[in-house]
Amino acid sequence: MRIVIAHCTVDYAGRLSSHLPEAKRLLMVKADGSVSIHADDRAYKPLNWMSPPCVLKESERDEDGRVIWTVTNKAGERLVITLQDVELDASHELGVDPGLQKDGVEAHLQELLAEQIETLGSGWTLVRREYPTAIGPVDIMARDSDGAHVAVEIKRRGEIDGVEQLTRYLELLNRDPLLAPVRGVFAAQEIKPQARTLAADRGIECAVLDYEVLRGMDDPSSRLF
Amino acid sequence: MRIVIAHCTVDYAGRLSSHLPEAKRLLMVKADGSVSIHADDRAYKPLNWMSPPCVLKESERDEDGRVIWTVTNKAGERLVITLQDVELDASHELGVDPGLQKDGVEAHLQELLAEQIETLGSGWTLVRREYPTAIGPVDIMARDSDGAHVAVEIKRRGEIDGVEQLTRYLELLNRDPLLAPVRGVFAAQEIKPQARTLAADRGIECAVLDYEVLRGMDDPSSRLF
DNA sequence: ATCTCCATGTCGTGC
DNA sequence: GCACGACGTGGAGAT
Repeated sequence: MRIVIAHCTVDYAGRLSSHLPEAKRLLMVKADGSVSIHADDRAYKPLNWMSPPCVLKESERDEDGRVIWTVTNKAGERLVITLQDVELDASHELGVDPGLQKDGVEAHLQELLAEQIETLGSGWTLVRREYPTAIGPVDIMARDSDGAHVAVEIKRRGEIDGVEQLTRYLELLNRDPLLAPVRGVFAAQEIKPQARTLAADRGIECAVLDYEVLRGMDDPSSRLF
Repeated sequence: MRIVIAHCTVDYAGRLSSHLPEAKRLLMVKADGSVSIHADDRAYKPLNWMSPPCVLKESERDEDGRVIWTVTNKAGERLVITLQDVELDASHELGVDPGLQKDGVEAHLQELLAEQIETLGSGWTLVRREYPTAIGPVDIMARDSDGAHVAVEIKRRGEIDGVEQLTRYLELLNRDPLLAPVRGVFAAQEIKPQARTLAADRGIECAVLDYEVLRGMDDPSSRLF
C-alpha cells in the first residue's frame, strides 16, 4: 500500500463527471491497483476513487514540480490526479488480509428462525429456507398449524421495500393452486411504522424478532432441558 | 488526519458483531474523529470503521508494547482496536475540503428532461418538477398532448424498486378525481429487463434517456438556431 | 430526530 | 457474465 499526502486536483470521467478543486488530501494506492482520495472527514467514503481492476500511470515531474497520475479501467473510466507539494509518500507491504468475521446479519436470523419456526406460531413447520420461485427465493416457506403455506420474508430492518418484495412473492405463489392460499409474514428485528402500515394494508402479518433470544434459544449452554 | 500502519486486531460490537484477526493494516483517524481500518485491497470500503460523531480513547502502551484504541459513539456502538508493531504514525493537517463537484446524476437528468419534456412525447407540457404528494415528491408531473396528467419517475439506472416507487405514486394520484387518470412513465438511462417487465405489467411506459443528447440539446453552443 | 431516497453505491451469490 | 438482494449500507435533503 502506498500512502501519499499532497495538494492535488482530481478529475473523474466515467459513470458521471466530477472535479475536485486543489486541496491537501490523502491518496491511497492499494496492492490491487485501486486508488482512493480521502479528505479529512467521513470515515467511510472517499471523495473520489477507482475500483480495481485498474491501472495507474505516473507521469514525470514537470517544471513546476507537478506529477500527474492517470488511472484507467477496462470500462473506459478515467481518474486524473495532479499532485504537487508532496508531504508524505510512504509504501508499506501489508500482505493479504485474513478478512472480517461477522455475526448477526440476515443470514443468521434466517438460520435461527428456520430452526425455531414455532416462534412464529405454535404447530408451525418448516418447508424450506430459500424456497425457490421464478422471481427469486423466498427466505422461508413454512406451514401453519392448519397446514396452510406461509411465506416469510426476513429483514434486519423492516422497511417498505421488504413489504413490496414479499407482496410480489405472495402474488406469484398465490397463482399456484397447489400452494394457495399462501399467508405472508414479514419478520424483522425492527419494523418501521410505514412498513407495518403497508403490510397491514396488504394483509401481511408482522413479527418482530429478538436476535438475542433466538440465539439464546439456540445456544445449548442456555437450554434448560 | 492521522495515519497509522501497524499490526492490529479489531472487534466491533454495534449493529452487528465482527472481528478482525491480527494483520498489518492502515488505520485512518480523521479530523471529525472518525476512524477507519483499511486492508491492501478494495479502494472504496474499509474493513471496519466508526462514523462520526464518535470518540477515540487511546490507552497507555502495555508491557508488550500494545496500545488499545476504543472508539465509541452515542448509539453505544463500540470499536476496539489493539495495535502493535507500529510502522508509521503520521499526522497531517489537511484543512476543510472544498468538496466534490458532480455532473451527470439524477438531479441533472431531471433538470434536463423537465426543460425538454417533449422528448417524451410531442405536445407534452411540464406541470412541475418535484410534484408534491403525501408520500413524497414525484420527479416530474407533466401533461400529454390530450391534457392528461403523466407522472414521470427518473432514475439513472432503472430497476424494480423504481417501478414500485412510481406504482405507489400512481396509486395515490389516481385516487384524486381532479388528476385521474394519471399515466406513468419510467425514464432512465438504462432500464433492466425485470424492471421493464414489471412496468409493462403495471401499465407503466418506459423511456430510455440519453444524457449526452439531452445535454447536447441544452448546450447553447450546439444550438443551430 | 426521523423519514425518504439517491449512489460512480459496493459486495456477495446464484444463474 | 448478468441480475438480484443485502449492507454496520453511507450520505443528503426534507419534514
